Amino acid sequence: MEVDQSDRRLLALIQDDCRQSYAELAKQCGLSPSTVHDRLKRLQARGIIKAQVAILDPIALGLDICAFVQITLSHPKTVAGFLDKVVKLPEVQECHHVTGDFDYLLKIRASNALALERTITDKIKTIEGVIRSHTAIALSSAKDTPAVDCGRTSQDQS
Amino acid sequence: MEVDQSDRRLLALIQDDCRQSYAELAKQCGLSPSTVHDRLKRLQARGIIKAQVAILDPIALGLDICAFVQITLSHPKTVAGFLDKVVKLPEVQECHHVTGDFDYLLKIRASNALALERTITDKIKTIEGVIRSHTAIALSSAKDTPAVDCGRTSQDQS
DNA sequence: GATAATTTCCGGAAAATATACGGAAATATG
DNA sequence: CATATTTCCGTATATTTTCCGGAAATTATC
Repeated sequence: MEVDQSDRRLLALIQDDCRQSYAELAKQCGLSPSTVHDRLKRLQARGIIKAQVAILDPIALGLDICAFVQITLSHPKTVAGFLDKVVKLPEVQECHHVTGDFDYLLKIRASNALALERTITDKIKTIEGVIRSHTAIALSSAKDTPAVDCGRTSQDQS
Repeated sequence: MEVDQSDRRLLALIQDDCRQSYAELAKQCGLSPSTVHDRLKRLQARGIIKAQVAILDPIALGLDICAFVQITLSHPKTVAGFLDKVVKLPEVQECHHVTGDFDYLLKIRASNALALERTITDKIKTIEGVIRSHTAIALSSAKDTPAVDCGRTSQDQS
């Protein structure tokens, strides 16, 4: 019932490339292909592997702009409605409730400045409760990955 | 040489789940499995599909804290060295050069407050050129996905 | 508008892979 | 030390991926 060293190695491998065959994965972590299969199936069932997805190139799809939008809500009453609507917007990749001067931090991808303006003005600022927004444009991204550090647990529970 | 409607539908499908068989994908977009294979292979070769990866649950791996750290650099001379080092840190998921009061925005995952402190104090603030940092903790995340909007190009080029 | 050239698409065969399963090894338990 | 439990592995089978030749459709050319 714990995530051991082999699991972590497997996770590190597949969060980089999940289309390697079990045979390859097995070689890279000293197990047999069937054991790799068993473990991955279990990790998926346990929800530790949340999904296996393709990472697309936004620019190739015409999404040239990435922006971070900070949002202030007027009242806690408006939170549920805000989240409900914002989560459904396909241009919103991330929506975090954060500490600090603003309440929420959104990561947004749009085709161009005009499209970004439309998203912010027409789709976000019109949501009930949104009383302030502050936008920062990403000029470039040196790193942008969903991969996490599988290195080792904070403290080993024996 | 363009990304057509079928490509976009395929991309939308696999950025949600890339382990569906070609037969299933084919069914869902009205093509034959071999055509799906052809198209996906080409999209990968063109770099539109950048990777296929597993999305892991950070909390299951003991990464309980997500934080956004804004960084100011003292001088353009220090940019290259900063990026070089910051990109290599496994706890840094994203590093964007942004407009606004700060220069860079980092998304960081750590086990706990202590580990986050260590990362910021020992690994980031020690990088040459870093003269200011501002950290916001994510209390919760309503959405956090690498998926983009495949809906349709900004304007169809005929 | 007919013909040719190019591209896209498809079916089927072969190879590679994933999956299921029974039993062996290792580990934990009493 | 015996037993129970878990992890691991090899093998056999089912599924999938991959390749290839040709048909269909689209586009270009005259």
